[in-house]
Amino acid sequence: MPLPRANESSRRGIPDATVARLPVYHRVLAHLVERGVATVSSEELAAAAGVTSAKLRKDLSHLGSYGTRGVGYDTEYLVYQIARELGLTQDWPVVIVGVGNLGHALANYGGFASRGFRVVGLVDADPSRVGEQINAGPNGAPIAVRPLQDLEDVVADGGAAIGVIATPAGAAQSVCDRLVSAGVTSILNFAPVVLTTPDHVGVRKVDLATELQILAFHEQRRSGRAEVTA
Amino acid sequence: MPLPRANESSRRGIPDATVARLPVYHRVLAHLVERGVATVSSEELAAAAGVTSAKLRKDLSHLGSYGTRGVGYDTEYLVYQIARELGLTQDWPVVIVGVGNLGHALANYGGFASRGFRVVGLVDADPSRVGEQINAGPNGAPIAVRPLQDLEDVVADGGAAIGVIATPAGAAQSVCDRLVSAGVTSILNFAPVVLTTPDHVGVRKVDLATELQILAFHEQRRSGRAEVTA
DNA sequence: AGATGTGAACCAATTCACAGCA
DNA sequence: TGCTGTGAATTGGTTCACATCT
Repeated sequence: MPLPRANESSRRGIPDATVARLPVYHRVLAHLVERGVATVSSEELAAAAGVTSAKLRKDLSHLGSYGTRGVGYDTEYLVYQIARELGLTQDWPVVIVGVGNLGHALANYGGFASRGFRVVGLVDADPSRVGEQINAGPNGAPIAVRPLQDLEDVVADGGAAIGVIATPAGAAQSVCDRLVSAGVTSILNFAPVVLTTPDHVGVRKVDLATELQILAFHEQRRSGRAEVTA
Repeated sequence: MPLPRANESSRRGIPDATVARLPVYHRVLAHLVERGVATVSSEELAAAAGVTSAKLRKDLSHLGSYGTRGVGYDTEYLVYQIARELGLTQDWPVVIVGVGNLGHALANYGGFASRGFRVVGLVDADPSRVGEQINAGPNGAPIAVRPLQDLEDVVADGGAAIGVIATPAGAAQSVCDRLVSAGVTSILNFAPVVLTTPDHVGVRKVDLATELQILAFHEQRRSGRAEVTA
């Protein structure tokens, strides 16, 4: 039996590759709006975002028809449509676990606040860091680092659906389990481990060492590797 | 005219998607070796790396035939083969520009030293940070933060082919240009801007805000979004 | 005229399913 | 027998080229 489809008109299922590029388009467009630019062509926008114009147009076509033929895109209108699609028009409370250098960097990062991400909790296992006041965001109020045992309370009180793991590798899975059972359903993981989670939880991973290793692979190919085979 | 191919036997052109996963396999295998495990099946290794066994076998097949049918893979042998392919058996001097919280986190990150990445230079534009001694890596000797104007010297003296940009967005392109003209050919960029570089330079980008936005997109789909269309 | 939006062709990556070897 | 290695089939993503609309 054929699945009942919701409706015909709608754009459903934006490709993952497209979703991954929308934040870049959004950032570039926000700059253009700031600078007072009212209109861009796909050619210009694509160049600024570092992609081809065909790819850009295909990506945007998945959201709808927001351009004007012969003219281009209205920057203000498009930036809003992308923001809405990404969910940036709503408020996303975020809890950060692990307040070492990386956790600090994340808590202070200005790019979060301006896109609806609000740090509502900081948690660390190290007693010497507990109690420290940290300015979350450029104009955010300082918030205190709470002990690891309070993790569930911090998630609940802040109403956070998104958790960031910036702990050492050894602690990551246990922290992850506790975040999930506290109700977090999206996790950004900076620890170099593969996390195991239930299916309904979304996980993304940022691995600093991995990125360098990928660079090194290509670097090695460019230099060295003469490889004259007899 | 057909291009002359180097030889028939050799594995040339490992797919990008495979290269991106090799560091994960390498890390998992290193753990297994450490724990004294001598052999793994593709099934076990895949589970630990968070991929399917078919994908793992296909990936490894691009490197060569390093397994034994009916048995599995010798962990010690395979970890070395992957390390060699990734270039982890050689020494990679790295220069980090921007020594804020993120730069500190990178300089201290233990995962670098153990994989051949050696921080040979730290550079910052802020005079109040210049001169600070930072322990690069867990057992690395402390090295001093040098002023931005010394960037070219730091790259040359350290013999660095890899540069890491951990500066604010506004400074990134200019730092990038200077790294490239100083001889750097691989760049890891943490600043939220699209860098322009010559073709012979490899760039990878890690964008913290982008990752959160991708998470938020999927989170929004899971919750909210009832979208009953009339 | 000029730029978008999109079917069609192309290419890359994943998954399937099994032949081949220890 | 059991697990790897790999052609074949499939799915997903990119590029091309042009019909379409302002």
